[in-house]
Amino acid sequence: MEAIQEQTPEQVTTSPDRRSVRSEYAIRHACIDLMSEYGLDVITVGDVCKRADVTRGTFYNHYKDKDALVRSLEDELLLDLRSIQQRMGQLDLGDLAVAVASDEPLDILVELFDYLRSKGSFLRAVMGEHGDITFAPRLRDAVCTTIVRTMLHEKYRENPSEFVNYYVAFFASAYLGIINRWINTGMKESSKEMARIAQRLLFIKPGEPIEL
Amino acid sequence: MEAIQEQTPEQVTTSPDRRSVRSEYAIRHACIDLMSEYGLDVITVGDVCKRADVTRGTFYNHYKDKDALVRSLEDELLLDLRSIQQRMGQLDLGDLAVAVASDEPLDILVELFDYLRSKGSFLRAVMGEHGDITFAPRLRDAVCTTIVRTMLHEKYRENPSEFVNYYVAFFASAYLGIINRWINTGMKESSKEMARIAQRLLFIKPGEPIEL
DNA sequence: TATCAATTGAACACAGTGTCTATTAGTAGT
DNA sequence: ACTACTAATAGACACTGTGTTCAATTGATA
Repeated sequence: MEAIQEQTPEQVTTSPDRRSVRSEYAIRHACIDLMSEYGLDVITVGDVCKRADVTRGTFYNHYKDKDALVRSLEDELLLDLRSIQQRMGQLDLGDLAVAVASDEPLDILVELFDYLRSKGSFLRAVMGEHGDITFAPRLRDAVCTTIVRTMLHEKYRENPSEFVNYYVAFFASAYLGIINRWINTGMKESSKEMARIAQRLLFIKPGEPIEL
Repeated sequence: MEAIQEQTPEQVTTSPDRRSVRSEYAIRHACIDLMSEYGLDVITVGDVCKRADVTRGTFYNHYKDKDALVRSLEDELLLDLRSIQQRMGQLDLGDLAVAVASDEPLDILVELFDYLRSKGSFLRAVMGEHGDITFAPRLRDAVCTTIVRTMLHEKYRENPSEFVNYYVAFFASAYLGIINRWINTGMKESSKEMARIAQRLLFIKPGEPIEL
């Protein structure tokens, strides 16, 4: 949607005004700060503007309402994840099996958790108790479903049966679950530890002994 | 909390006034109806009162605000689930293995999905896109964690390691995931089908062939 | 019937929303 | 450096929903 337009001297429809970018930046960061401090549900447009040192009129020049702003922040994060997502889609089960056997965390998973940590306060705000109910499913669909389709046995990847859909929903939600737990318990584990946990859980069958 | 008090002629602190129960009933059902029709986020206290044919003053006699009402409706549902939950906690892995092997749905799981279906419109409203972000985690903790602890290998049930915590979070979220999918895709599958799906997923390891 | 309690209808101040104005000030292009 | 443009400002506006209060009324209890 919002393509970054380099200023190609010709064919430029509108070159962005410095004031616009300054205001948007201020608004976005004020919103993230306040979300983290007070929770998404209690902050108002006025609060954001005060913190951003900007008028409410300016706010409405940029965003339709508070939800649109938050949504846009979420979109930005999900967009960032796309490159990780793509590289994850190129893994196959063999890569995973090797990594699990050697207990070596996969680079791409470490990178994923590193990135999530870099957005820690925002994620806590948006996925926590006072967050946005629409975000977790979007994160799940973006990241976790990719993971699952990767590790899904090829035989069923194209299988359109309802059971496979539930199968995917099952494991995609499972991965969202550990990410969610990690976020909401203060991200105590390192990215490598989380990558290792994520990998190991891939090959565990409930009721089967696991080595700790 | 809200114990049902039979009218023991003595020792009764307050016998509930008919008008109170009538009003509460009307308010609760008006809320459920409107949630299902329009979504939780857009309905107001005034809307609920209009539908319930009750004054706003009466509403605030019974509930602190809209959130408290919704919360109370959720509590009621989770309370209902406790008996199912308890009986589920008495299963062991053997029972599950037998059921899966014979592909016979466990009665208790069928009962669970039957009950969830009976609350279908409420669940759709509260777990859907315009729902309450706090509910899904509570449902997960109530139901799914019980399932997981049941099927968890005894060896690890008392193990306090962080990996086990993630293990539980992983599968509890997975179960919430299929329940969520079922709810948000219109509960097309029968309760028996869902029970069978839930059982089978217990014994599946990603990347392993599965028979459809 | 007498007492008690819940409901009513109306009013209230308040907070937040979204829109719109005239005015000011910063920016881009020539 | 000038000009034309455009964003930001400060303030006002009507509007919706909230939560509280009150006297008057109605219904329940015993």
